[in-house]
Amino acid sequence: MTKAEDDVASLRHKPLTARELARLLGVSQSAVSRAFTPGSSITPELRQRILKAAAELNYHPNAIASMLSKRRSNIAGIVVSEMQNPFYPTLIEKLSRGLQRVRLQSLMFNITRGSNVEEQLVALRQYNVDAVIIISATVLSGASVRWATEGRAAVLVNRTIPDLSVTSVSCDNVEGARAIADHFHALGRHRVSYVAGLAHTSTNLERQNAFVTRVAELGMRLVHCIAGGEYSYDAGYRAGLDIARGKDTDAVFFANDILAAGGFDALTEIAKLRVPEDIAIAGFDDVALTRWPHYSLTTFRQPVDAIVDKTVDLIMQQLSDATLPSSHNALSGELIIRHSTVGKQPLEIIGENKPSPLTNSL
Amino acid sequence: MTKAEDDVASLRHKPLTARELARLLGVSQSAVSRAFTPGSSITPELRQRILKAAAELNYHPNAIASMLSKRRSNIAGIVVSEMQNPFYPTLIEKLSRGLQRVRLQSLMFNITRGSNVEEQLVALRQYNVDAVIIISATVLSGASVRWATEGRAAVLVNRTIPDLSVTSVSCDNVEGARAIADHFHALGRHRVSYVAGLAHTSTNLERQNAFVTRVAELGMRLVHCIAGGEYSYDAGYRAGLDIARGKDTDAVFFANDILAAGGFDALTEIAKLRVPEDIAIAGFDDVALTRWPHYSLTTFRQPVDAIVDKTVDLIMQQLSDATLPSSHNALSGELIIRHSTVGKQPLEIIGENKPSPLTNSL
DNA sequence: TTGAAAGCGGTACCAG
DNA sequence: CTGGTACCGCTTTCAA
Repeated sequence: MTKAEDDVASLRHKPLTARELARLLGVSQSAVSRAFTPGSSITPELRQRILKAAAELNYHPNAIASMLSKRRSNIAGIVVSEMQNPFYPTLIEKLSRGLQRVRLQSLMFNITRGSNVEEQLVALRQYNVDAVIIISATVLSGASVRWATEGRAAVLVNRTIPDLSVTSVSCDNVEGARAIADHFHALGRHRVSYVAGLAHTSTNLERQNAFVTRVAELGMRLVHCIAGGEYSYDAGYRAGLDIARGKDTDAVFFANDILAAGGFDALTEIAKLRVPEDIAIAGFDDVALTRWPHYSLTTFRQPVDAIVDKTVDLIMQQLSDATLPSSHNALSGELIIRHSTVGKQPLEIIGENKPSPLTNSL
Repeated sequence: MTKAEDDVASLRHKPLTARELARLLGVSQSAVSRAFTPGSSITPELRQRILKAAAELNYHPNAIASMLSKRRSNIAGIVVSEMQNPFYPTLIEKLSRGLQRVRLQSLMFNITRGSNVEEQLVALRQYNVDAVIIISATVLSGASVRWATEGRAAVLVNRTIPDLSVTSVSCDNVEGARAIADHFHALGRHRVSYVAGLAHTSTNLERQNAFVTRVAELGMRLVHCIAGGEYSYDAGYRAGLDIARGKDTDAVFFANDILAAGGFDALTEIAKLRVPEDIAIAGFDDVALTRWPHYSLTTFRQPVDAIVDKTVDLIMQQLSDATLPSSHNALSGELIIRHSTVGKQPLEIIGENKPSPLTNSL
């Protein structure tokens, strides 16, 4: 009855504007604006009076209007395409928090591969986002990236595009792949294999090249270099079966943890191999499942927090200085040794979260 | 053609505005606006001329300005808090796509539990989002929800708050829990246990109550009802150990798949029980890992696509009719039977994705 | 159908 | 420090 009317009324109710608030207080509208602008010239008394009244009357400055006149949206567009890998949700969550800390809201753009990508990104331009953060490892061509980022702060996360002058932040894939090769070597393994993810992505290429190179340097034999084709459990599983069929590998590096999980299950449950006695397994990323007792997977931990901090930092820098030259930032990660390479015994000695100085320094 | 070049050059830094485009074409600015507004009164010829010029000169209407005058942001705020459970990234991705289909962008609000929640949501109001979709199963109190959603289209996804007149959409947890109890019963199991997730969430309460009730109805014995405390692998693992210690359970229902995975590993690897011979295991959600051969987990599949469609639909309805009464929508899911309850043999007969009519209809 | 003009709710510059 | 006032770029009457 009255309730329904009330609801309608409250829906229709227009929020208080700065102008009205000013009129109510007998001050100018400019004063209200200043009260909400840190560092603007206004006496503390006036500001307090206005803020107090604003709180009481439930006044909030309209961000849209502010955007229009400031030509600043305080919005960061995050372009994402593959949430399947659990590494990304975590990254995005932290990134979103990091951005909120510097007063940037995250507008998510989920793009689907295949169909016209640029069309899916027109909103990026229409909403006038201040910054663009591209997390999609794939999908976007160099041209699309340039188009989406031109004229605004932009960072590519976990991906680089060589010929493009767009700043990037990622884990040091070369360091990681080398650390794993070194670790295998230190364990006395000599017949190693590599399982690739999405072949043409920078993450995969960097890990693969660094690993293959280091393996050669150390005099180990690269038995297989399998094209997983995608970063999925299934691809890892199939690769695991291939490796088992080859019967000659004693250590495998999977391009990421999900692949490694699939490979692990195939190798242990189908091929009946013992991990790590018959074959050692390592992944990349350090997602949650690597810590599950069933897997206890040796992996290279991406420095997620550092990646987020660096990204936010670079965005802020670009925002305050549009001429900032682009840079490529590879952040150092950490080898995490677990049962899948050293078995249960040594782990007690080595410690779960610290890489052994010994194996790490090879 | 020199004119066009000039124009292109001049808009290198400042994007073209409707006013300028109008001047260039010798038409009014209103005409430009109409050209971009479907269904507005303008001759097809004029519209074509304007759209053609706009495309050539790379003109895009400024969404911010449009929001300000229309008092419509075309933005949906998605409030999220726990991306750990892989069910949510999938849901959010699909939801975001569904919203894009009706021209709503998704502004993500990641809220952290504990600290002042409302403070984290002021942006929701400042950005004038048209719709609010709350996916956080926890964290938000009824009061916060009311505050965040008042005066705008809103839907709670996968959560209900009884006394609140906010529309909700979720999987039919009661149906799911009963289906699993029935399935256990059909398998001839009589000593069942339940492992709870976050105790006070509606998802957990509904599943738990329905399961416990149905178990009693069927004359089975509820051996344990374990408080997992959270929806995590570790909690499931611990619960699995507890159940094994009790030595009396022949079928367990875990409140979600992640718990079930942890429980599975604890029961098989630590307690050395055979699944499903010694103990049958079922989860809830049907996330990707349930299909991993290692787990092959029987579960109740949430109708994600239907949830997304219904949510988008309800938002659109509310947007066009502010008086729409709130409703609680429980969508029907599907029991997915895999090895963890029936073992490898029967599966060939039953088929992987279709529940057996026999076991399902009990 | 079309153009002119008045907002939408702030910001920022200018004079006092 | 404060108030007045031109915008920001688009939508939407209101006349013509």
